[in-house]
Amino acid sequence: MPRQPEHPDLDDVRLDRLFFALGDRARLRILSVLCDRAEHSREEFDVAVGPSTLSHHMKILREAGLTRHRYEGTHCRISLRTDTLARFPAALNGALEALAAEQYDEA
Amino acid sequence: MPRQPEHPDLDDVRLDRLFFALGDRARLRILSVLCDRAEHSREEFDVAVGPSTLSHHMKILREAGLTRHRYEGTHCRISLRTDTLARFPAALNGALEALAAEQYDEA
DNA sequence: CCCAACGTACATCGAATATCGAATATCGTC
DNA sequence: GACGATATTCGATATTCGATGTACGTTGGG
Repeated sequence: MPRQPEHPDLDDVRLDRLFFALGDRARLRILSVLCDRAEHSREEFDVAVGPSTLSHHMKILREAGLTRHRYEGTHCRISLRTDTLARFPAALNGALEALAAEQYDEA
Repeated sequence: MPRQPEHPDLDDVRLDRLFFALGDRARLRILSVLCDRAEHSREEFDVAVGPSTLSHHMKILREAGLTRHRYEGTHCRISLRTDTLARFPAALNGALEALAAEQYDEA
């Protein structure tokens, strides 16, 4: 775990990259857990993939600017980036609202 | 031009597929033109790709359930699918609103 | 009927993705 | 400092995607 997880600057967050990050079932599943705006650890995203694949999806979400990764010892806490939500309020709040409405935690 | 352009049934429209369709600059560009809820022909989407590539993107948008293709002679008129917008109002209206706000017609 | 125009389907190519397993780096503890 | 736990990275592979060119089917006009 690099001590600096490379969160992109808010100015570098692009709409197409955000949507791309949303365009995958596993990542939507992860986001449906993050919808409550709280911090979560990896065990709570019960996606049926291996640890390295989960890291891959986490990286895409983080590099898109959607999530923030905070390290507590060896554990990682993930949450939504509120600044990005504020930067693209319509798109992202709408997406999260749709996720909650669709019960994406079981599809 | 198959006389039946294969629009997916509304029940088959999935959120991840919709977001995937939104996760590309060329397709966002197309959608930014369609934002006005009117019908448009292919010439109006000034994306810098060849005809076959444009067809490819159109197919992805259509198969995601975002657009409707109506044929008038040899010409094709494309518009947003209002039923899909109504099915995922938060996600899609939010996305279109963000597109309009971001002036995506020049990025 | 023949022909041009238009949009698409198909095959292709290079690049990017998703997935896994193994190896590596970091942290906390002993 | 060594060890175990955790997360990431790396290597490899199969799949998918974006882009192009060519060929095909439809439409409309001579």
